Amino acid sequence: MDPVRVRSKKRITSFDIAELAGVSQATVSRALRGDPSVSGETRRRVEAAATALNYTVDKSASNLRGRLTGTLALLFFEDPTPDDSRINPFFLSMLGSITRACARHGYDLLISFQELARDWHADFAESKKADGIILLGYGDYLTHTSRLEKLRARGTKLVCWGAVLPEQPCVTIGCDNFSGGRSVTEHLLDQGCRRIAFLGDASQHFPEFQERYRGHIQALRTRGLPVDEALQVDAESSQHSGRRATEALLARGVAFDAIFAASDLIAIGAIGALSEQGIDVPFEVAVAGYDDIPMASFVTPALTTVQQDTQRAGEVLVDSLVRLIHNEPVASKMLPMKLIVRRSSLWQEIVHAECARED
Amino acid sequence: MDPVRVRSKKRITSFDIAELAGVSQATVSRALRGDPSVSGETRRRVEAAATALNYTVDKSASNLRGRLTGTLALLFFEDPTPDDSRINPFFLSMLGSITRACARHGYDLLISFQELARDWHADFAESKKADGIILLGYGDYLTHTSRLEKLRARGTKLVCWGAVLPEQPCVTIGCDNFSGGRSVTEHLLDQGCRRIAFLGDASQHFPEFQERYRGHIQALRTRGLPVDEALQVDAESSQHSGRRATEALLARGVAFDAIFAASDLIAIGAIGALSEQGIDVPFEVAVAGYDDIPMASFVTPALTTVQQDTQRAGEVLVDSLVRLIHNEPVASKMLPMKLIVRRSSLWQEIVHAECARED
DNA sequence: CTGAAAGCGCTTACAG
DNA sequence: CTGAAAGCGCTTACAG
Repeated sequence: MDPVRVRSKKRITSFDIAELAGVSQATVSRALRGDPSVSGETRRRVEAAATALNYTVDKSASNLRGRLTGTLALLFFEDPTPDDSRINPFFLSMLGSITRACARHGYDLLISFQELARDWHADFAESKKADGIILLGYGDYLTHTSRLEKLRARGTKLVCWGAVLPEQPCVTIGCDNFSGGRSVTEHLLDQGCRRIAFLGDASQHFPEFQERYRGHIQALRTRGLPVDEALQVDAESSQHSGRRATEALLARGVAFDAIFAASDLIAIGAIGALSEQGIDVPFEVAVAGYDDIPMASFVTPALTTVQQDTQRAGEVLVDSLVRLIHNEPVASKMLPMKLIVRRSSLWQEIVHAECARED
Repeated sequence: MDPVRVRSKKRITSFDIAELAGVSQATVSRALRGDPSVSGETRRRVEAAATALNYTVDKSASNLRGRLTGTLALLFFEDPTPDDSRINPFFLSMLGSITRACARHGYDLLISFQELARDWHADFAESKKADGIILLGYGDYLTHTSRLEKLRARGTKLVCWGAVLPEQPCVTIGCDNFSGGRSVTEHLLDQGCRRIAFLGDASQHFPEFQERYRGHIQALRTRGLPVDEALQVDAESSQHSGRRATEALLARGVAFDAIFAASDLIAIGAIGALSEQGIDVPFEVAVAGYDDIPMASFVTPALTTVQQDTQRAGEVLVDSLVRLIHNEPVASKMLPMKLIVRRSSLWQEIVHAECARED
């Protein structure tokens, strides 16, 4: 609005502060960084001068010299969706908690959407925008593995959100997907369900879904129940895909009395598809999801699901990365999950209730 | 993991590329920045060399010299909430769309949570972390105004999300809150409602809510209906606050047949409080919200609300800021809103339907 | 505890 | 179209 004024005001540097405080520029730098060798008296004078001139350290210069940026990068992977307007609510929630955790640690967060297809591996640490990288997203981790190894070879500090498995190429934080999958299926079996469909891509390309599926299978086996492959349908984490998968399942003509969806979005899509066919949830088919996104408690019927503690997850991700940056040892970590039972899966109890009274 | 290898590998600089390509370092810089004075032949040699050595420009150095960072900062204001785990879904959605818009413009996004209390004005542009700033959040804009003016005086590039009003201290992008408020109330009146409570802080501290309230009042006046101040209850944008406000409204003992909540979260809290008192929505009290957060279509009954196009908003915010950075003229802009009618407000029609048939 | 000096890796007038 | 040179604003050995 006032380019002249702006242009005429030259930037205030550490030299200006040095002059005002009557010390050398080097001392200004030390004082402001909290170097313990600076005397209290000098530090106070420098700080007063900095405040008086409204001075802030130039990050670019400080980074250039100091090698660190005070910034963490979040590479956010999401395949372009048909309705590419909305981010998957689970990741949005993670994003929020990561942002807050960064603030607590005194880091800024540089966010970058990445389409899975793109060549992202060179972008960040190498161009020194960030001290470390957090990778977040479902998606095909096999494609990533080679890139992760390249990054690791370069000494890039890196943590991943995902399935915690042996021989991971980088520090990985994730929830206990196996136990989560088992818990859901045990719960459905306890409800009296016997033919549980699983909606979700259970291949090694989606290790989180795969772990959930493995937990599901294990629960069946433990109870001595057969595994029917016709009950598994691939799906990605979206309502649209959940709807499609449910239609495919119905088209197969196999009998089922429950759906375990690998994510809440899939489950919500499934409920929609079932309703359209006049199939009542949970009376005819019990449904459970995974993630406990905010929507899960609001859909009708409210969705049984597995809660992943996104707050905790964000904190652990940031904490781990900061420790990596400080060259402290960091191990992958599996966070506990929590089964949240809501109306969508109360098959048996509903049957019970229907006999006893009219709701 | 392998500190020796990492340490021994010195950073590849533009001098290395220059040597390999057989040109000067200055030419490398020009070629890589797309300077048109560089010949095609030279450019290709430089690019080949850069690719061969896996070189990327050092952002810190480039920023120090070049004055621009290629980064936009998003200052995200949210007062610490009781359940400070979750970000307001409306802003989360904005955050997603801003992130994507930045990516499209080739900018990175630096996100920083700000508690309203903190002294944020010096942080960003001045320390050269970002070329411009986006301010996002509800909250008390009066407190901001003086800070905004300080920033503007320094020549900081700045856009705000908020109420678009005359004499704004900075370029502001927002939805048409006045028309939104008017539309909701007109709709409720069309349903036959006559005593419409407004839940939301309608003071000048929250200009967006205030505009919605003004639209509400205007709709009443146009129809020649009286304004009863006992029907307005302050509330902040949270379920908790909506619940409280509804309880306060009920405690006042004034009659009302509709609630217009200044945000969806307030509305959802209100529906909860009404249900607890055995008051049926929409049969006894029609309810409408504002924002069209994803939850709005999933609550029971589905919530009538005003949609703010967050995709568009994110694009316009980023676009405006980028133009400010390029010293192009930019005006504040009011985006259109859209009334979304769902079940929660279908007071009259429900009464109708009840007579005709059993649903 | 403090200062003088080098240098981080670029960009951009200035010459030619 | 290209090169030699200055300098962006810091941090950090090296001396004292």
